[in-house]
Amino acid sequence: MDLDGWEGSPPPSLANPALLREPPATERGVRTRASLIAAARAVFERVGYLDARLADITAEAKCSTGTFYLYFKNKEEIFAAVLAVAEEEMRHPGMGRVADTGDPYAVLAASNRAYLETYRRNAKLMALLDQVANIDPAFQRLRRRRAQAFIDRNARGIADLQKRGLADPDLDPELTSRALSMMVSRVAFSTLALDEGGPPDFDHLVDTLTRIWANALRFPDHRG
Amino acid sequence: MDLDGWEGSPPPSLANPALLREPPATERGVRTRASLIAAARAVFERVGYLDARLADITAEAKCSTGTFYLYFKNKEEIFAAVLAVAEEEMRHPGMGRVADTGDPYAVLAASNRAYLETYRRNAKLMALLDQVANIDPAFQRLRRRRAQAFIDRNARGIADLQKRGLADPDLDPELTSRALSMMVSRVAFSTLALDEGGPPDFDHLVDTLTRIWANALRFPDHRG
Amino acid sequence: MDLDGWEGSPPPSLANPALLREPPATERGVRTRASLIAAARAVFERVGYLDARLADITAEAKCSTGTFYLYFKNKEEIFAAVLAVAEEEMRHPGMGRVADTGDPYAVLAASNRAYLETYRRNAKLMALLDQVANIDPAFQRLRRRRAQAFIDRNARGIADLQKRGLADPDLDPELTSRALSMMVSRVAFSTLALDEGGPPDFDHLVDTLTRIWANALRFPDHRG
Amino acid sequence: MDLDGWEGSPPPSLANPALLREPPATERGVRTRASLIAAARAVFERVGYLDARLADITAEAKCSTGTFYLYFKNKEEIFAAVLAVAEEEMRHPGMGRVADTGDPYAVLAASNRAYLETYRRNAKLMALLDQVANIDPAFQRLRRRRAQAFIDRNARGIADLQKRGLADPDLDPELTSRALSMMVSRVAFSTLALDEGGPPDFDHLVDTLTRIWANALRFPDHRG
DNA sequence: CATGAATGAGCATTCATTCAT
DNA sequence: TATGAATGAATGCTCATTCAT
Repeated sequence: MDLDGWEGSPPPSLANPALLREPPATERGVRTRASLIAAARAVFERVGYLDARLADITAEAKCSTGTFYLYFKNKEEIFAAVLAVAEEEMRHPGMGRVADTGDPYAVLAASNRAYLETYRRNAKLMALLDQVANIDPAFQRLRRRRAQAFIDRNARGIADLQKRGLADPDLDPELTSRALSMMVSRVAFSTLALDEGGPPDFDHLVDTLTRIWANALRFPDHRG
Repeated sequence: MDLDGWEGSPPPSLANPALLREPPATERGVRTRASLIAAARAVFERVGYLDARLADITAEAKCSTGTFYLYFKNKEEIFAAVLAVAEEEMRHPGMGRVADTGDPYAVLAASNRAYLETYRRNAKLMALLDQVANIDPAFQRLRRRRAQAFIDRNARGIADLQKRGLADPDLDPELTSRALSMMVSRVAFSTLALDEGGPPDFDHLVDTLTRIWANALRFPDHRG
Repeated sequence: MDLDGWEGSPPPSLANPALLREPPATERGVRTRASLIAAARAVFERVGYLDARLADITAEAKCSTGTFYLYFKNKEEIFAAVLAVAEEEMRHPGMGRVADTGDPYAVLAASNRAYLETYRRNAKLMALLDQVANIDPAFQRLRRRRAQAFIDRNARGIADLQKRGLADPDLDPELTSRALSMMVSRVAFSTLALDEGGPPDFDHLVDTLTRIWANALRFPDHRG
Repeated sequence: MDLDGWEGSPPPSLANPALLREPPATERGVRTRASLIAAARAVFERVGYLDARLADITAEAKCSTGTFYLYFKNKEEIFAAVLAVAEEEMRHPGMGRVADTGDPYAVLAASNRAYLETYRRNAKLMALLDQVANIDPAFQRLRRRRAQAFIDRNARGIADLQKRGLADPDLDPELTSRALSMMVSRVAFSTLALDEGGPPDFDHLVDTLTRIWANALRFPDHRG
């Protein structure tokens, strides 16, 4: 069971529209496009999606208004590009599958840790994504689809544990997966993305969420 | 333990600004103000907060632009008024305390049911509130404060159960409360507020969430 | 020669329109009207003519919007009423003619002093009048006519002195009168109406202006 | 002694804000900005500052609303720009120092003439400036500062003449300068800027004002 | 590729004035 | 007389988008 397809992460389908434009032909074009995306991310994280003006982005990227439209159709599209780039970056850092050691609790703990670490590293962007999904139906659908895939995967994991007698058989795997997955992503959002009340004790966060998952599924006692 | 101070509900402090304007002196004024609030709620629920134009609201209320400003300063203020009225309405319908029968599971089930029913009855508004809290810092702070009060209450309930040997003593009450409370409100949001995939099996929803809570806290087995 | 018809003072013709409405029939009406005028003057002096809202005035007068229109057609009209009342008040305090002692210098000094004292007592209103005359053509014409009457009177005084060999015969009486009259009213405005640089030495002001007048007309030396 | 820093002329400090926006990058931009300023001046002179709508200005300049905001923040700023351009124009036409021939009367006459000629050439604008200074505190301060500089210069001239035994030693140089300077600017305003009673005899105006100055200061007789 | 000037629809807001009670 | 709710025309300003250079 893994959590690395977190709720709200941009599905390829959203990133694609941005990729439809064939990539810039020249080296210079590639650089300009990249600088626009970097600028957009900076601006979005600074002032939020709604308050970001295209002019802010081009100013940050030190290019003219017209140039923006050479690479993107509008704010929505460049936001999708920002997400695509971020997703790319997130994939690399050993986001590989957590080794399945046979100990469900250990697997759960590892995947929760992996998810929360990724979340923490991209907290600003996560908050942003949350905001945009609430605003733009396209991103909402997107996030929904992606989250669903994630929930489905976890639901299958739960069903498997139930079959093996390792999880409470009375729980509806799909709904339980949804509930617990949302719990994790929501707590991540509230403790890691919103800067309020200083940074939490990260290990404690991972431990508690993992224990709640384990308890909720009625894992056989793993203590003592 | 109860859930009736759901995440995101408007704290009095937000409603107040709207109330600061002294209420209309005449009967007619009271009617007009009420019709504006009703119109605003309808428009907000129809097109969302961001896309709602003041002109839409006054058109819906069949009054002129100027009249709007007689009662509200701007969209934010009338939204606060909408929330205040809704809150008022929500308080009445037997939102009274769930009788504490001594059976923690029954109490939990009852309070979850009460919360989810209220949520369902005001699903559109809840979605709206979620959207606005993501947009307007004032409402975000508001929701945060209110949610925190709710989480605190539940945290105390958890600590109490732990003391009585009825809940897993290894859980951090505060963080656990936060996680499980968010789980409920988030699942409520996703299944009841967003119209996707038809209406869920409501009882099943209540049962599953309650069981997850109970399991997570390691309630003594209440079955059989 | 006297200066008591100062530049910019409202000619009766302007005050009249306000008087055209026959005065309130009841005692209560008279009081209401008076309170509106007092309120208007206070508001005008506080925020200026342009920034004064009718709502400010009715609020200050503690009456409703509708009541205003019972007594005045608009802001212009109530301003005229304010001027009329002020003029009334100014007339009383011994604004009587300066006794002509035969000594032109003494007469000049006395009339300058009288003018400047009146100005000082009503400095705020004077600044106001200046502002309004610059804005509203009706008041501009008004002020012009009044100032002209004043200038004419002084011009006749100058011509008379010339005839008696007491003033520089080469000066154009009309233009000289205009220049010196404006000088006085302008210095009064800048030193008494605009609160800048603290209150001036009033006697010094009177003396200097009088001496300039006397010198300009080449009065026979009155010193030693 | 010269008068070429007339009361109300815009100090650089006011013109600056308008100049802060970096000048247009292209030739075309420069032309558009200039046409807006010209249009603004025309509209201001036609209908006055208060009644000028930004729409009037853009219509006159044959450009869109948006274009206006490309170059100016609001009406106040474009008015400052109008003044700055006008000031620029005024500086050129031989506004050079009046040659000091050693004859104070001649110097006085020449500087009065220069001042009044400039005033006459820009009469409409002068009236405008007067109106705006009465309305907008920023311009009022501006005018005050500029006028004070002018008054100070003349005060020094007067003190100098007194020292040389050429002017009435009993006069307060500062106050006398203020009074006589205001006299000139005020007469200029009333005879040259306000279109009333046809154009005056310009030479006569210069002569009379100069003679009043000379008399007031008790210049040694220059006649005969 | 890059520029930046030009566009103009779109919206919030103010406030003098009217009028039914 | 007094009230105060209702009106709506008028206007400033923003900002995504286009296009000539």
